[in-house]
Amino acid sequence: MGKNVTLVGWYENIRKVSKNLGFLILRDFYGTTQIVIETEEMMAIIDSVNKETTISVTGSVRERSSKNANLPTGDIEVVPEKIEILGKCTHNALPFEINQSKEADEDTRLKYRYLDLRNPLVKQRMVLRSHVVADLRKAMTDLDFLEMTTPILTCSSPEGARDYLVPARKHPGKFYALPQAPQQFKQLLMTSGFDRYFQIAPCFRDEDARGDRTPGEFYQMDMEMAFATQDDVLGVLESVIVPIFQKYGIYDRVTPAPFRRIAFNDAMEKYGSDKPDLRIDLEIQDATELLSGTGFGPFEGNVIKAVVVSDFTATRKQIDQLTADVEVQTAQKTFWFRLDENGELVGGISKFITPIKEQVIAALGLKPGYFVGLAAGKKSVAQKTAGVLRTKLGALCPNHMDKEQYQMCWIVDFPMYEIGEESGELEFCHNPFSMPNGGLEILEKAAKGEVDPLSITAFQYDLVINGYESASGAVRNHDPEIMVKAFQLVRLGEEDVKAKFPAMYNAFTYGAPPHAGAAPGVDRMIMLLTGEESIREVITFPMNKNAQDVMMGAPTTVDQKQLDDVHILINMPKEKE
RNA sequence: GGCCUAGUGGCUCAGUUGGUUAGAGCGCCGCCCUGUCACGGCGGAGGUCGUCGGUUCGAGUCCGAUCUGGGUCGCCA
Repeated sequence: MGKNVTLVGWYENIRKVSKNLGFLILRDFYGTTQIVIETEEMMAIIDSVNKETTISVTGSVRERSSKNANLPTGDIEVVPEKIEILGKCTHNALPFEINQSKEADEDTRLKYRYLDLRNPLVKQRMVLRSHVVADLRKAMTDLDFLEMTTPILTCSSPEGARDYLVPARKHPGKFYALPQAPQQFKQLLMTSGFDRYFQIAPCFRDEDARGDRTPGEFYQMDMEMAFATQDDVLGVLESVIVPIFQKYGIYDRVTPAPFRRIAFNDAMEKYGSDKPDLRIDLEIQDATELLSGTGFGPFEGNVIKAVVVSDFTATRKQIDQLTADVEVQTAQKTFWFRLDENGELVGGISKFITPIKEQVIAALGLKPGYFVGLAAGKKSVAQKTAGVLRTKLGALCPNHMDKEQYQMCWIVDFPMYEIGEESGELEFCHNPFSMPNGGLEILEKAAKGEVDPLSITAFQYDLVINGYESASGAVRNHDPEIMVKAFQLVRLGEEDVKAKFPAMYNAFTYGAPPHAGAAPGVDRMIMLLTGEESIREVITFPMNKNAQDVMMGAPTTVDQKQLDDVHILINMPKEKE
């Protein structure tokens, strides 16, 4: 108070009390300050511009005669001697009100994202993101990891997602691709002897969006360690991630390290998902043997999975909604029955269950007031459907979901191979870079038919937080011999490995260290920390669902000259009939 | 590409069984108000109801098609 100051910022609002008394709210990055307009001269300046104009106010700081305890600056106000217009807002109607922008239509918000970001609530996410990224860097650097950048213009990779392609001007007909992840480069850095690498890395994948998945590009905290085991990597990530969640998360409770490790097969069996939300205390039980003989058509010849819910109070209407929701998501019907307060089997398919009532009650451990949700189909279908049922039941029953916490776990021992749905033949389940558990020996046994290749697991792991896949990693296969063997099981050979990953294959023949790494997704981490359900809330300038930047207008057509430069001829899709 | 959902003044939304001139709050414009703080009071402007077609005496409302946004499955670490 008493000081002479100059404040600059945006003219957010004015509360006019008379011709020559008004209270102007000046907003800058840090907050708001009340400016008292006490003269007609000052009022005239303000009246000449629209709200959201940037102004400079020079004057003295004065104690308010009526204070506002709810505001950080509520005790003071600035009495202007000079007001200067810095940048006019020429629109007297904004596309939305700044402080209510989160309620506005998302398309409009994205089109005027620079205005949306003026909203303190929106801006706050970006501030938090910056702090989290800074802490991630500090934590990794303190652990002697080196931050290193890798190329953005690189080779198209044959595995995984669709690539973004960049035509090569100097090489007609050839293309660069934007990296889906720095995977191969970081492994090459390991062979060069950089034994602890990390990078806040942009990753590009041309696949469709989801609420928790941006189209096009996203960031990962990519890391890799040489001469390291799975335990080393999990330990590093636990030590880095727990403090971040404790410091920045909206929930106080964070799973302490070390996190539970759940084998992939167990996760599918108990939770029907490889990213279980452990805040839900429900588990899936197998009911195949118990219920296959009930004569209920959909059960016949199928695997049957049950989700038993104690103290179930939802209404019939909610149950119908639940099964409808599950069906939308999984394209599978689900079934149910209840044991009512009198110990009678009621609802759903109860009449099929009644003949073996006592058996079912004993096997599933039912008591009055219990609900049983059921899914049937081929094993993996029944598991996944029951998994969705479990998740929806958790959301429906607050007594089975302790929501206000971060529940972390590792999913480990992913299968190395699977039977491809289209090909019907053996394929890599995830990426082919992972080290099989059992090494060369187990692969050779599988090749001889002594071991079922589907039973081979990889040293591959996912970090799951509250049902979101939050990191993914593996102990890499650094041995060319094992690599070739792994490819042979899917009917490929040394030539294929060389053709697909020439640099890595060659590099590994010059003495490669065993190495392992992982990559937590930065955007999803911020989502979890802030409780946002749309990933677009944690990105400065997000694209919409259809991978368009409606603010910049990307993607656009380009000049013929530009196309000629890069030897591109446009072949437009045919118009629909 | 499939399914679900939404589209009504600048923004958020209401609009009953098809019925006269499509409403509200916020914002905007004008006037009033000497301590407001989501300031208040009075008045006003602003809408081809996403688009096209159909049914009907009559369509924001019913039917068909289509466009756009969001969610989800496919896809994707």
